[in-house]
Amino acid sequence: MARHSWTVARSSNSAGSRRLSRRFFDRPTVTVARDLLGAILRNGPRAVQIVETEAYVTNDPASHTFRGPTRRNRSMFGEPGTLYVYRIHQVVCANLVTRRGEAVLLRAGEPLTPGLPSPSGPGRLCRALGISLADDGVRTPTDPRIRVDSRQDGRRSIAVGPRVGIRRAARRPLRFALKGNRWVSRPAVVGNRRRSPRGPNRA
DNA sequence: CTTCAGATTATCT
DNA sequence: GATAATCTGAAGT
Repeated sequence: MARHSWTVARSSNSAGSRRLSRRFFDRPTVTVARDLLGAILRNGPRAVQIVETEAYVTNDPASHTFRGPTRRNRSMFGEPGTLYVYRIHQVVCANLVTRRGEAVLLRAGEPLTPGLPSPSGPGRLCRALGISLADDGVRTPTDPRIRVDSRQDGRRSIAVGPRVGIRRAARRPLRFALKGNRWVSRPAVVGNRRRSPRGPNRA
């Protein structure tokens, strides 16, 4: 290969970081969920590093698209990289669409902007970044304000475990987190967790 | 129209 | 660990 010395712009701001393209998101959802760990989510001047994600896939009873298109999940059928924002109780949560009807829930981030409120938890992440329902449908590969940039440092160890806060199909290992990161919303699953013999009420 | 459950979080014991 | 808050989307009548 040519010996050209790459003129790597070392701006202290976004050195080596590039915006994740539509192509990045147009891959299997689990792959995207893993690869998003360490990526940078920006809304204008505010930024976090993504440290925890969950995959919601086709034929997944826990997915909002399980029963087909509705008004709420419309943007989950948008092009890869589209932001799907929904409301749950008094907060909003954000997803990045991968393939048609599939998406990655952004569960936690590590603050990169000084003074940012805690982004640990899907609702808190949106609040910290100022993401609202009005941002539903934003196309992050091209949007001027909300964007996702590639990670700058190398890949780190990833913890995998069951998803959080859902009843149906919760045990599928579709939750991913940067191992040991303090901003993960709940402790990363290390091994099998012993269950109490007497479970909660069952129907 | 009515009913119901929820991809959460803060706060309590 | 358990629960109320709080309100909308979606499904049922």
